[in-house]
Amino acid sequence: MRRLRRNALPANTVDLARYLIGKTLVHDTPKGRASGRIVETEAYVIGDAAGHAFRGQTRRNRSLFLRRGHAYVYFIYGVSYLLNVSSEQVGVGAGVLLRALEPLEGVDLMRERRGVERLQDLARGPGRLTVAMGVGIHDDGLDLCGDGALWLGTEARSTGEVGVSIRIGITREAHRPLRFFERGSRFVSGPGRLNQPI
DNA sequence: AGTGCGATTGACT
DNA sequence: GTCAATCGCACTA
Repeated sequence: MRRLRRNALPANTVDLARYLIGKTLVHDTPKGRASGRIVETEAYVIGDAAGHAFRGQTRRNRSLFLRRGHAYVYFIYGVSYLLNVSSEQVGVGAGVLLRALEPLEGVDLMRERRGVERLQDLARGPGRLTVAMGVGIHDDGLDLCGDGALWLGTEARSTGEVGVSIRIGITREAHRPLRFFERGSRFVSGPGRLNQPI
């Protein structure tokens, strides 16, 4: 498993969201490495009223405006941190939300961080994913294509068919087919009907 | 300074 | 399946 180079990333948000299915997310910390296969993403595209960049750049969302391949981490509902990958050119606000992982390395570390045992519950859901991976607000703005501790990796094995559905948990632009997931994966979040072929 | 609400989760029926 | 918790942020005044 090698680091993804920035120029390997597709240059638009929807293509990147689909491309990231089957790739890996890795976090190296003093407690060890945690990694997982990305099995579910959502695209928040240019001009998307459901996206955090819609009303322009602010202190909170500035990482969305970094060159593609940077982390945008934010706090939601007073409960959870969510991790996105910025997806366009510098100055253009858009990103891909990472919603679920299939754990690969550091499973015991993930269990410790999450306080649950079942493999399929460790990183199923965007807030659970960040807990399992030890990702927080201090990771906002990091370059995921650099040589840092948090990085995107090549696929660990061949990727299954990619399904498409509407996005979860939003009201604006709710009809758009911008959620991507590995079909048949037990590690994907969301209601069952959204995980069936369209 | 006050207000409304959200890219969720975990507990509970 | 339903629902409350919880708080930072953006917006209005």
